[in-house]
Amino acid sequence: METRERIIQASLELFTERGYEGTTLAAIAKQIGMQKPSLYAHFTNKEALFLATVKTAVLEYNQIVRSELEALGAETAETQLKTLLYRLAEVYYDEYTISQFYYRFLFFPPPALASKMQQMVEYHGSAADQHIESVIRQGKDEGAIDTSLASDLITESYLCLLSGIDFDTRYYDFNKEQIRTHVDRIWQIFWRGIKASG
Amino acid sequence: METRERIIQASLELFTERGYEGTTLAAIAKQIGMQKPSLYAHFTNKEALFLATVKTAVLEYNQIVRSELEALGAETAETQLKTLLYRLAEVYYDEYTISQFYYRFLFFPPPALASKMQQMVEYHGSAADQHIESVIRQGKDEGAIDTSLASDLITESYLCLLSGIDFDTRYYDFNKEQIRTHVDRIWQIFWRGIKASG
DNA sequence: GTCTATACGGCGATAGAC
DNA sequence: GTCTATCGCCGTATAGAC
Repeated sequence: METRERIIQASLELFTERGYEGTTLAAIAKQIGMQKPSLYAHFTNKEALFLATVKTAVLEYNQIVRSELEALGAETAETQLKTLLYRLAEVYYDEYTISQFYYRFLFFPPPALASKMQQMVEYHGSAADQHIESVIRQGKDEGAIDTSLASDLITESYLCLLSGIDFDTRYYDFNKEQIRTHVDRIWQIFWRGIKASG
Repeated sequence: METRERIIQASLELFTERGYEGTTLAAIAKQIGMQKPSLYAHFTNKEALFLATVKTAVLEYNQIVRSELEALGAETAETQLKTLLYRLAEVYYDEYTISQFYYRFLFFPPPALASKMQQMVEYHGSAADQHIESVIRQGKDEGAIDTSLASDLITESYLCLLSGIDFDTRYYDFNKEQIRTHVDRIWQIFWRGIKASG
């Protein structure tokens, strides 16, 4: 791997665990077996290194979400929506560092860098929203989802569920099996809330 | 206010905004018009000051949640459950600092202090869970909630909804009106998912 | 309990040899 | 591009007068 990438990878791990101010350049250098001043051959200063790390994390996280959306295939809407809940919750485990970094600095950015960061995060949301809404419309076409409920209403509710599961996974520190059980239980209520009554 | 309390109040605000390592004792002292060394007359060191702040925040946050639960009164289960969603989401605004501090350090504690902090946070969950489950049983007695769904299943789903709304409020930086609208929309689906079919 | 003065270490960053 | 050496600053913490 390129030196630059190795620095960013180490930064990702350390910034995630210790925060921006809690991470020293010495610690980053040590993790990849370098001396501190060598970092300056690749980044102008700590701030630039951090922002490059943010950029990498945002791109990678969005890529993960996008690939999970594309991997859903041609199942029924119900299967697709439920599978997506499993998968995105499990991202917390399979991509722990990226996922933690993303949320840590999204919610609690270093005050001095907040505005510079915000520009990088704008992308995310809409792609997932639109994909989910199209799956919901598919569910209506299948006759599985109640057509009297607006698709954007269901999407908003689904995304809130997703946020909640994501939150719970971190809060309770669920393992994969516990995530499955949690999603199964929550899905029962949600599906009952949107399924066609006929 | 006692000096000790004023120090903790300033700490609460600064730790919330800047994190543990990002907050200097000089900044805390300045905010309350003191000199840095004077802080040591009230706390043995920065770590002890932080832990005292955590203790205050946890107690206060739990008190807020508890008082919202008690304020629900003798309404129908549906009204109580929906009102609680509004109220707890609005805590993000009305008690912004406490709420942000609580979640910041619950999810991202300073590594060296994580174990000491964990002992203070154990309380929270169960009180709210039990209260909510009793409201749900009340809803079944009223004939409003479907009795074929286990009460703990509904509670788990409700709490996930609450987490999701909490998450969304921070993520999208909703104002109070947007919170209301968001809760109203999500509630439609959830209530449809648990209400008695008769 | 609060202050001024200060110790001590670690931080980000630079200079300059190789 | 990486190193050693070092600068200047600011962090926590202590000493000691009032």
